[in-house]
Amino acid sequence: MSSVTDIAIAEAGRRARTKARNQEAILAAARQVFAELGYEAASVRDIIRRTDLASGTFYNYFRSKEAIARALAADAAERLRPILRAERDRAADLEGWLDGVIRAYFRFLVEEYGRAAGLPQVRVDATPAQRAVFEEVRESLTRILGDQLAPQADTAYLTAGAIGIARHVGEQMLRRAPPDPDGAARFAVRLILHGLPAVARGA
Amino acid sequence: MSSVTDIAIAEAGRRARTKARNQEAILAAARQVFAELGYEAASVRDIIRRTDLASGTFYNYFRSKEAIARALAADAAERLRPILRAERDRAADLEGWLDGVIRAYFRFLVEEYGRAAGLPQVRVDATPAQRAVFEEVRESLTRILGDQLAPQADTAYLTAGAIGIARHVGEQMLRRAPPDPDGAARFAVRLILHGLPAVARGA
Amino acid sequence: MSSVTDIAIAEAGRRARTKARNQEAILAAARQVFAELGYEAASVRDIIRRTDLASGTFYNYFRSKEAIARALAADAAERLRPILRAERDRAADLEGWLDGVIRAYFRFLVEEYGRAAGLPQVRVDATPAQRAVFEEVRESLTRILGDQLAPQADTAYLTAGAIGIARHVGEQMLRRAPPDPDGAARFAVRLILHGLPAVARGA
Amino acid sequence: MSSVTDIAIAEAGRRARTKARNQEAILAAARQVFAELGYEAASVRDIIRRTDLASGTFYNYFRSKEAIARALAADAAERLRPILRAERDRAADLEGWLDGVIRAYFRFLVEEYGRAAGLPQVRVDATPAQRAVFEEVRESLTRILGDQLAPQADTAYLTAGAIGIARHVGEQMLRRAPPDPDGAARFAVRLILHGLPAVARGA
DNA sequence: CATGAATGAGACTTCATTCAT
DNA sequence: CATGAATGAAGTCTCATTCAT
Repeated sequence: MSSVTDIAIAEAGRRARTKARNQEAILAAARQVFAELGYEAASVRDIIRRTDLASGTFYNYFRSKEAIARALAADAAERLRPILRAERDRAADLEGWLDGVIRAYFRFLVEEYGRAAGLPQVRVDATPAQRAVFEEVRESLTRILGDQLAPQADTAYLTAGAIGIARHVGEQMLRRAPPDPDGAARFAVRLILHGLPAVARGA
Repeated sequence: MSSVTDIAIAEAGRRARTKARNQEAILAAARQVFAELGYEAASVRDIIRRTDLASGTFYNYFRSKEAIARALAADAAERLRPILRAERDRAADLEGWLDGVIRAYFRFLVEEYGRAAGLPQVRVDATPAQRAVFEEVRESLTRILGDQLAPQADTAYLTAGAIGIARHVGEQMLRRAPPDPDGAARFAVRLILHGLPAVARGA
Repeated sequence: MSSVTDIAIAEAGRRARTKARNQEAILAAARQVFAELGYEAASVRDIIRRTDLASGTFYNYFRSKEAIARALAADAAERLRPILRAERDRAADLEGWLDGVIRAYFRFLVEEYGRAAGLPQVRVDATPAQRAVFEEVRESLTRILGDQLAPQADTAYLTAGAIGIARHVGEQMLRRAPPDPDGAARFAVRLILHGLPAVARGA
Repeated sequence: MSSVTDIAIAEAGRRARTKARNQEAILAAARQVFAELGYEAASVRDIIRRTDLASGTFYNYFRSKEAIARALAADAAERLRPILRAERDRAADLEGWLDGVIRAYFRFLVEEYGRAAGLPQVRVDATPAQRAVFEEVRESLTRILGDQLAPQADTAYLTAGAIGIARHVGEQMLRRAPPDPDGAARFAVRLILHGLPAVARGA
């Protein structure tokens, strides 16, 4: 093997690694910035400023501000969906499924936004990714509830209620230091399953 | 009385009425626009365009775009708070209180955003007004649950859960034509009180 | 008449006049800048800088850089076309027509670009307006030549030749101080009618 | 001779050839791109994209975008000038010279821009190269016309007229498929020599 | 007070050019 | 020399806000 080839290969490896690192850095910065400021208020310069890159470099990695937002949403959905699927297939009963899914979601939240410098304030816009998750949850619910589900049950409201609990309790959790995803998940599951009085009687 | 004075008084009255009308028109337009586009994406010109006023006039009524958003939030909170208070004082038990509050909230939503021309998509940012409502609900919950509340109960999570249900079910409700605040409220109350399986068994 | 009305009317008049003046100023500046730098190299800031207006003001008058270029071209074509039409209808013979048209065109050039501060360098891109003029000239030529025109005559080349002479001689003319549109027109007409040797023999 | 030297020499030869090939590839790509988009709208990446080279490599061959444009112009002028010179020296009379020069120019155009993928739209900016050609033509004209040239003849206008015809008829020619340089040249020569009516009477 | 044009900071994005490998 | 990612100046355009009338 010629040393030139060696160098070229090593070079290619290093470059690829740098590229991957930069891409991840931009994504991470964008995640933070979007979480803190919301999509509209966040500027590309806000994102790139949390990076040691120059403003133009952003556009070597993402075609536009909208594109990185989409990538972020797609990425989140892609990481969430297999979890939801796995839990749905594994779960024998509603409780098991809820517990698995919510625990996974809360851990995901902590990982994703837990280290946000500013306010760890979740402002997720109503994006395609959210619709997808909504439908995913609805489908899982419908399947798992199975015979328990009355024909006239309103699965959209049902799903909305469950997701509402998960999102708001999750947001509360992120406000605490340190966040406790497992405890919060336990709480949310009990609330969803047995209602507020049950939860009030004992945390 | 001189007729001059008469005219002046009549004039003053007319002016005051015009002022009130303009202010209300701007507020209404802003409510719509913020609901449709979100705070950041909405422009002052979007707001003023839904009015028969000129752009400069906006600043005779509100110091800034941020100011009108705050005013809107304060206004919503002010209209909501007495309802919450009244329900809290009247309510004998949790169910009565929840029913009253959520029904009121859903009706409020329909009135406020129901006629929005575009997508009746609620994108409420996490504003001071929301914090206020949160605390209000938490306090009411604490008081009403009274002795049922275990000392270690996590009232923040509890409140978050209840509000999460209300907000998400409310949003779903707004997506339907026509929206049915009373039906949705019934659903939400049952979900909060008895949990998801209870609701699944019969809508 | 109330004095308020008077003032409002006077106001409206002044405003309208200011608007017209600004629009004309921007158009004039753009004409210069485009002539000196070409469409692509010219920036909106270059244009607005030759004005006592602020950069944003440009967009109160023209939707975009492309729009003002189109407006300019349309304006030029609109001013040129009636001249061409009039000459075509009036002219008894080719010589009369050529003389009228070219003289008008050269005077137009001097008016339009004669006072350009920098290099009075005509760089007109091949725009729709030019196509229009080309066809206009071709049609006029065809009509005027009438029976003199052999069936196999190539009117596109013919038109191109005549326009080529006009444009290049016109450009040369603009380089002189002071430009002499009538002399240049006389020259161009003789060249077109009798060819180069005729012109060489006596200016 | 050591084989090492052999290899070095062979290597040097290969390198030199690669260099020349790359330079020519870049020039050819630039010629196309400038012709299609114009100097300003063309980007270095547009140029390099039509090459199998990387963007940085461009700067190993040309110092800047402006430099390659100059090189291109100089190259064109350099290829044109000997033709003009040769024709001038050879030509006995004006007709012979015109015929030779214009035919050569039109063939040059077809070779240079005829295969342009997009619109074969000639947008030649008023560059130094053009000035050079202008002066060259003027000098030739002056010399060839010799005693026919009246003292007060305006050679600048004369040259402009001839070049105007050549350029515009040439451009028309490029719009046709297939372009016919010889026919167009015949037309242009007759037009220059005898004027438009002569050409109108018979193509 | 109403009007609406003017303002200029700042947003997104492109691109000529550099440079480490 | 080739490579291609990084750079940052500069371009087009938007918009909250001001102000003369």
